[in-house]
Amino acid sequence: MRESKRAKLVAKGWSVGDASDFLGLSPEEEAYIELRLKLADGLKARRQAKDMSQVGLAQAMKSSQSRVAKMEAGDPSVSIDLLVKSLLTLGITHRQLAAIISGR
Amino acid sequence: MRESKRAKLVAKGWSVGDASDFLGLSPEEEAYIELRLKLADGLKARRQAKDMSQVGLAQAMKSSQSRVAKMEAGDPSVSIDLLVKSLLTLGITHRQLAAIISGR
DNA sequence: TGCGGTTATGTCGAAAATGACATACTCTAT
DNA sequence: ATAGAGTATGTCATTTTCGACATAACCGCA
Repeated sequence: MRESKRAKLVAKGWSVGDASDFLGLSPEEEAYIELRLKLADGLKARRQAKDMSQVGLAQAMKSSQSRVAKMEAGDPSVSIDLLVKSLLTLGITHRQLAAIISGR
Repeated sequence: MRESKRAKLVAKGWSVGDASDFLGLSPEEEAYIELRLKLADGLKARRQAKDMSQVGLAQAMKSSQSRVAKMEAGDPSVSIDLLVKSLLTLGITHRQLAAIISGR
């Protein structure tokens, strides 16, 4: 992960754990945040590939446009649960989900 | 998924959505629940492979034994978020996580 | 048999995530 | 330059998930 991107994340509201100083994340913390980014990016890509608006996706999964925006932005207030549900709503398979997670 | 297993899930507290009658889950619902099962099973397998008790894992991730038990049981009260965090605590890589998700 | 280590289940107050709403921003086309 | 569609951001009341605790059940083994 590039340092600039990480800094942006922290600035956006990510608070690092106790045992980590400024921008020093533990391996698990980093893996967790990276995973969320992958899912967020995968979601945005897949939605756009389907020519769907955030409003459209929000309706399909009974959420709201603002939630979808936050999902795709990697906002700390959205859970992996919701990201996965979104992807499943878009018709993704387990195999495709795995590809999003392992790929970069 | 075997019907007996699905029935067990529903009995354990899974409530199917509105548009589905008795044991008739939508594709997304089914994929979502199956995913959780894969993660739950993967977690249990990996913890046991490390000769770790539920108490040990709970301490490692600052949770509680009862939560770990629920995670591995696929209890509806645990999120995919927590399952993933557990796996990451056990030192799993993104690639290995992907394998758990796509494999069966 | 009863004991230790382990896992399962139920409950609860606290904390986090949710949908909804309001509103601001960014384009593109006219 | 204005309109309109799409996207971003902040807030809030409700719902969901959380760790913690109590307690029961399971399982070798002395």
